[in-house]
Amino acid sequence: MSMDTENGTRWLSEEEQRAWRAHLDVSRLLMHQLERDLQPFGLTNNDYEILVNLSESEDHRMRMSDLATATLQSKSRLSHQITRMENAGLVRRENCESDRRGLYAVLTEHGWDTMRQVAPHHVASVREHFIDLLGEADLKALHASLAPVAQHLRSLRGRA
Amino acid sequence: MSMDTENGTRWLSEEEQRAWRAHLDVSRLLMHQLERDLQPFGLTNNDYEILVNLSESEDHRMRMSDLATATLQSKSRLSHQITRMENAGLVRRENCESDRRGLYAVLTEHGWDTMRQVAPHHVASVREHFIDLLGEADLKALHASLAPVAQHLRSLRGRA
DNA sequence: CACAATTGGTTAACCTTTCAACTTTCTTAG
DNA sequence: CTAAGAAAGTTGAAAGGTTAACCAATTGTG
Repeated sequence: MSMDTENGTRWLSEEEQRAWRAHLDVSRLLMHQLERDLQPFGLTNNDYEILVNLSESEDHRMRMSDLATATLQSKSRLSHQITRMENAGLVRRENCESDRRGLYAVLTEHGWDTMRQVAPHHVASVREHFIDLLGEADLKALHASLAPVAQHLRSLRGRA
Repeated sequence: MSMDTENGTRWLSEEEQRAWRAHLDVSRLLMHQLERDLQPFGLTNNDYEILVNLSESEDHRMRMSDLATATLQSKSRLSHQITRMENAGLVRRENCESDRRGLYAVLTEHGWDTMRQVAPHHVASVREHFIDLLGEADLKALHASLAPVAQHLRSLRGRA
């Protein structure tokens, strides 16, 4: 049994701290930078993520719930988000025939145009600030390490 | 020169996407989970980070600017944050003799007690949801990969 | 079939973050 | 020495996010 102090707390080793800090710093700095790079196009990271999801979906539409799940947001937050994007003309709400409680978020023409214009810049940004700074081995290792963590965390989502 | 389409955009390969998504998902899910684990103690991630920084500082105090830099926040945001924590009795502001524009954020007794009480739980949380899910090799690799990315991003902070 | 529980989604109130404007003190160049 | 500019921090308003309460449609159960 490994413990470092009398009260049983296993503090982080130097090495563990370094990995943890690195992850933390990158995750914050990176989001911040991507946000900045999207700013000239009048989009936020959240806007962009919605656009991606809708763009990749059948008929450019998704049920609100599915979109919320896909983007890891609460229903409420998504509802506000979509309202804003609706006001910006990027998206519109449409009723769902098969389930009359339901709504689709649908990409508008303008939303689709925006997506096509912005995507290349966003990818460039992701490359410049992340992907291209890592080797192929790094990328493989990153995915191999983090995928199980993501899995673990997802399984905890919405427990009591 | 590698490019995948006629307009010159280098889209992400499958492998690149997987790594990118994994990082993205972990970073969001993890922050969310840590926040939840701190909730019973009445602290947010931001509160906790301030407490850590002050706890580890000489005399349990830091200049507002330094604290803002250390926690990657804007001055304004930190100012609001400290006001809240001041109201919660975790921290107090103190004038700086050597530079009369300046202020220190100082840990109160209650802040220090809170820190000592909460830290073990927080570390356990970080272990449970991140560190202990990774092998030693993973941790080394993670740090080796991400530290340069963090460096790159830090160097961009606050450019035009 | 009726009614309880669940699901899909919105809304209002509240809290946090951002943005721009401002005050005060410090530094520096003439 | 003084005036211009920079640095430290705060503030208030607007935008974004969270929470809890809510309505309406659907599903499941006796």
